[in-house]
Amino acid sequence: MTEKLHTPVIAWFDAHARDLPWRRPEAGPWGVMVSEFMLQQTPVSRVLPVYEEWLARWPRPADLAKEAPGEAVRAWGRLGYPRRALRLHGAAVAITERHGGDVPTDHAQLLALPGIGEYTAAAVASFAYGQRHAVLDTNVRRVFARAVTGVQYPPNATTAAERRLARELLPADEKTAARWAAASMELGALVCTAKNEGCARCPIAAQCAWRLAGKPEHEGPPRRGQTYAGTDRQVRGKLLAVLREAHAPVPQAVLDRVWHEPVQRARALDGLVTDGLVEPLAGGLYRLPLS
DNA sequence: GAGTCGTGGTT
DNA sequence: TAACCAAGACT
Repeated sequence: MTEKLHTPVIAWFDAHARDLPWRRPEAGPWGVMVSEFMLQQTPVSRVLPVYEEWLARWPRPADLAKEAPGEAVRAWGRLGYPRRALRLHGAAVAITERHGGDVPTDHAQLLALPGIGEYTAAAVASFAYGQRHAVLDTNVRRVFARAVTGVQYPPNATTAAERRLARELLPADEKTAARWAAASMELGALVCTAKNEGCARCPIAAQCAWRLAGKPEHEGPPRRGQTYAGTDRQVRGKLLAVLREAHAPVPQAVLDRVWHEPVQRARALDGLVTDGLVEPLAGGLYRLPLS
């Protein structure tokens, strides 16, 4: 059963994989790790220019570790979820202190780094070091949901059943497993997308349980929509945008202009300080964190 | 386990 | 146009 998936998907990957900079040999484990942080909830097209900038500026973990965390936040630009920049900086510090400046090869040691969870630990171990891990991201989950389980979409949160399935489908051979991880993810990213699934281009359309069932529509509760306008997140984004552009401490009065409602504005700024994304100074001044 | 956390392109 | 979506992590 499983070989009927592995072989065509990997062959398709060999023919259609995108030439992404973090897939080139010269990227190395650090390049893979940086890309994985940036790609969390963020499209490839927006990551590409920032990735190139980061790797040119900080080619090794120790280079980033020497910087102020605020510089990482500034260089993050408008990628979104700027706590990732802080965590990546923290991971670089930990790698420099605990692992001699080299991205660890061990899954448990990767998982212990800030900003690295179940997915990213498996992804770095697999993509950078060729190890055998179930790499279960939103693309792979969708491919499995359709091809194997026969439903349009996976559950909102990753389930034990999905993890078990991913382990069962993992090729025994280490190199093949790593190839399969990248290939199944790419298939979900390019062909078996959330909307407009491209069955005509799919290498496993003939075996796809969902297609064979007549592509039944998703049942159950609507898949959570995330509103943004008017939320604290939007206010945080506006505040941080001002601080990213500034190269000197910013007075409170300048920050006050980004949002009219004072209670929400104060709550958002306080949250940024709590998260370590903003450093308050004496005299009502604010800046990106120096330490 | 449900909420929170950015941003911009696509439909 | 409002909603959906994009290689999740953390509390």
